[in-house]
Amino acid sequence: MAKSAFTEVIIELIRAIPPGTVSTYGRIAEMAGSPRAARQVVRVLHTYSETESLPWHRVINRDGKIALLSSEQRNAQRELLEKEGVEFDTSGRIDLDTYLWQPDDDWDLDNDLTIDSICRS
DNA sequence: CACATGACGAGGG
DNA sequence: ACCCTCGCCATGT
Repeated sequence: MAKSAFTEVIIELIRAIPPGTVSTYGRIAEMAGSPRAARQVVRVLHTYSETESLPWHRVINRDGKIALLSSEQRNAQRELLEKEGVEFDTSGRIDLDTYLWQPDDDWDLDNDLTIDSICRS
């Protein structure tokens, strides 16, 4: 099936999260233009993490916690983040004030998409 | 068209 | 801060 524009935008936003930073499901949904569609971000991660090589580990929940279900997966995600320099507190939380991705003022999704499509062609 | 899905989020106790 | 309930919504079937 063809990906919807909405799905494409979510994919690009996840791709844009720089190493060593994180974002949240709700934040990505908001940036994609649908503030209450956090669960769609979950769906995209489920569906495209592998096929689109997404940095899935950089997406956490609004509490700054890893949201995966199994402990094996949680450990894997934590290791990937720690490898990028992201720190966890004693209760396994990430300080969002420190690590939440804050796009630069000149960061622009359309421009990013353009650059990406140029590289792809 | 009806219904299920889901790594969520806000709010209240 | 933790726990629970309920609302959410693009997609797939």
